[in-house]
Amino acid sequence: MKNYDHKKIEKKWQKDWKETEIYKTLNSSKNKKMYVLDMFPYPSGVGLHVGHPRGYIGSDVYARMKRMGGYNVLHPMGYDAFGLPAEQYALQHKIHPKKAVEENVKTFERQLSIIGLSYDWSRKVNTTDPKYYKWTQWIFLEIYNSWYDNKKGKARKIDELVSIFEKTGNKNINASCSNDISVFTAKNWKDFSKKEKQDILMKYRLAYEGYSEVNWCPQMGTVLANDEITTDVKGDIVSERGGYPVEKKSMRQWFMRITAYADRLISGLDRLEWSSHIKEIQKNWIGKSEGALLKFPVKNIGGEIEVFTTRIDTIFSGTFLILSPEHQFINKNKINIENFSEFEKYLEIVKNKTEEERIDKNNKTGIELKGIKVINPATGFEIPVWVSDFVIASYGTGAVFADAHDKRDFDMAKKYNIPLCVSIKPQDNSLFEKIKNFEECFEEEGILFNSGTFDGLTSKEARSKITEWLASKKLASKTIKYKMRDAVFARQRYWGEPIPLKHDKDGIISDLKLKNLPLELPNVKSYEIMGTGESPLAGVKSWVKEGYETNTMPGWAGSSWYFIRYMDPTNNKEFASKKAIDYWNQVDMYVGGAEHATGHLLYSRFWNNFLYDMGYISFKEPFKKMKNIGMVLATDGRKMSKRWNNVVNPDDIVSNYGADTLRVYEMFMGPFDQSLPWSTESIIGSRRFLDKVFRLQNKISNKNSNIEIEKVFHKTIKKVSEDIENFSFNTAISSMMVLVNEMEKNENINKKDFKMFLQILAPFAPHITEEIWQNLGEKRSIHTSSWPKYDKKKIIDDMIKIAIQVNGKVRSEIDINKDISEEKIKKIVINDKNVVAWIENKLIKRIIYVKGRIVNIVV
RNA sequence: GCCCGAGUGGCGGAACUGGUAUACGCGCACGACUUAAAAUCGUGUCUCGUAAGGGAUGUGGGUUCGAUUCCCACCUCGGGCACCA
Repeated sequence: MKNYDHKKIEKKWQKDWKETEIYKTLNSSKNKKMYVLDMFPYPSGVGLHVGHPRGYIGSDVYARMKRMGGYNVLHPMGYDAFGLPAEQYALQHKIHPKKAVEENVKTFERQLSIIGLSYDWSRKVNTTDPKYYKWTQWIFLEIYNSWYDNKKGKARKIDELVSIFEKTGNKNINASCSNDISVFTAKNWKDFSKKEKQDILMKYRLAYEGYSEVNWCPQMGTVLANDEITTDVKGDIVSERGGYPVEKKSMRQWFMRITAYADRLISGLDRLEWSSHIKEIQKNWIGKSEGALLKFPVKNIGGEIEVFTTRIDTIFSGTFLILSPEHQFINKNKINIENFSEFEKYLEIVKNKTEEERIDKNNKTGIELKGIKVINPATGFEIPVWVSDFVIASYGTGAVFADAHDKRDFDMAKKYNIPLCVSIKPQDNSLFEKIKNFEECFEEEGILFNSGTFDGLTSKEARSKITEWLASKKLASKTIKYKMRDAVFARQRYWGEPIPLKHDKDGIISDLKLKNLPLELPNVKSYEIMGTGESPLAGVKSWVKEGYETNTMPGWAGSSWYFIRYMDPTNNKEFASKKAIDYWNQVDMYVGGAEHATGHLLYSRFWNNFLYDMGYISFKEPFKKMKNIGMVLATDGRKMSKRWNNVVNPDDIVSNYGADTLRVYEMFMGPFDQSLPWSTESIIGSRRFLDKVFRLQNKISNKNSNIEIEKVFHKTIKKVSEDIENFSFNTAISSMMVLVNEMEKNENINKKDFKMFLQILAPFAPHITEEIWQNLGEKRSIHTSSWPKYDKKKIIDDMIKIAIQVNGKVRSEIDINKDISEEKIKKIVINDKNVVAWIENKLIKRIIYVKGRIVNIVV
């Protein structure tokens, strides 16, 4: 027998598989379908390290098992090549991004091709291909031309909104919209000018232009979404990519009204088989708070200030109000504020604060609005109104009521000597009675600690009672608020999908029609950032002359729907045919990093929900099951990086040990979802395993296996099948190692049994198994053979080993028949020679027998 | 500060639903083969103890006949959110 020559074997079979197209997805409507998807990569310039393919190998193992299990498997790969990473790379290397992407894709494909992944490459997509982004632009326009009807709980065409406006105005509309909407009636909709109509509709569109504080990154010359920024070690806000400083800046921007879907993005999680960890992150990010809107009437002036709270049960101790410095009330009531000039000074200070000072929790600053008093709706007391920058304008109503329970409010009150009051204990169940107690509190120089809760009520019950009570006086209403903000959908950069809109000289926006798509990105020489806050496209004369939008779409646009395109990747008439969409449905198994929890995974769900609302797709959620891949760290435990000079290149591993060894090792090194350090020493174990498998060919014969090893075969098939299903690849391999060690002890191995073993190893080590399989006389690929089934009868042991404990400590071990009666076993154990010494002269209190596992004698 | 997750040999890790803790692999030690080395194969490898036996799954408690697994408190590490009312 020849030695295991991985180079020869791997080259041979990779060529063969390519020629025979065994991994090609069928278009037929075979009813067992399985969509196994990897998060597609952005092709970076530096090439792959050994950690990148780990996820692809895992999904490949899964896809291969499913293929052998008779499924029509869709397992594609593509490129997410628009966006900042690709463009930054291009700028640094002074290559046009288009060219850079082409080159990087080549490197990527060369590196991936030698690993033996079973992709159907004919379905490859690339987000920068105009044939692809034609449909990204189309989806954008669909979103742009839609609004969200809260009553129906779904998105609808903007035309339907216009006809409602024509008939009844917007008085009775319950829609997700920008919050500065003024009410108009049916009578005046037609009286609005074209521009006015546009402005009103813009407040309802799901993709809209708005004015908002955004994350501006001067060095990158663009705005960034909340999930694209992070804090560095010093606590400063920086860009996730590159670590450049980011500042808050008010700008006109395109947004996506993802907040309209906030509730569905939370409730939809219940349908998904994702790790609870990712679900938790998304829930946190969306940040749902159930509470109440409270009205504080303004004394003498009239009107009221609205406040959002989740703790209405603390309203009786609310002794002042705090507004954010940007709150509209302040400017509207300039003349009534006695110390307005002082306020202006404060505002100036706030504006000049650095990010670090602004988020300093230990140093609250504020100013009282003199001459303004509001009424606490629960107590009827006049309370003062303050302004402080710790109150955030964009959350809730930009105003809070303050009470001593809240640490921030408490700090503020202590610093400025504002009266406080703590925990009123009502004397009876009537809420009105509590007001009496409140008076007492005030008299004690501001603070009175009078602990206790509402009689017989949990704080939750108290909340709903108080809300009801104040609601009956029209002073409160139940409300839900979310932390999540609408997503900024524009980048002032060159390398992205153009937004398919035109502006005429009067500022009227028109959308491109499908027949005019794609709106291709102009091929320019200079794509450097402008530094003015404008996109490089603003410098392209022909572009500007046509009135095209100069911002481009963010990186997440193309990746928010690519999983649909794979279903029908070359369709030129639709983003994908109805037939293909209905057949493939959701992604059954999605594999990728957990770092996309608040970005890609949320945006995809948002777009998917939208497309579902519009009836284009039949599934509510894009990714039914998801498995997250842990990072492969360098041997020193740090991230693999050029900077640390600790990068392990998969090419070297493939060349030295073979692709199969790389695959087996990456699956064996530890749990799939766990971050693990690479070990240059340990990989040899996986190679030795495959060497053993190769050598076992010498022992194959047609003689029957003995019963013992036959059992191990069948148990291993069961274990490996289950483990692959659960992505427990490390234990699947360890059980196969056990089997191989057993086989080595035997003189002969039955050919049929050995072939079953090859089949369950095939997803992990496709090349070597194919080689041996065909050495054994098979003419067709092992990878299109049928997944072996274990024989239930053959995994049952007649004789089993069980442990005997005395008082919970193992003292002996016996072999018994599995069906032995409890009576018999009890007799056996108390006479066992190893046990006798421990129970002599002692009273046996109990004997516990757990069938097939253990006997415990209690003395 | 709040919300998750995890702590098991020298190392990566295994252990079903509470039932023989340390499977599998690496490393290490010894042995076989070899002139020798590599490769390969075999034996051993949590710890204290000559042994009998005792002790170990981050720490301390609890529940149980029995706890890595369940409960409580704490410590350490990782992740997410964060002046979000």
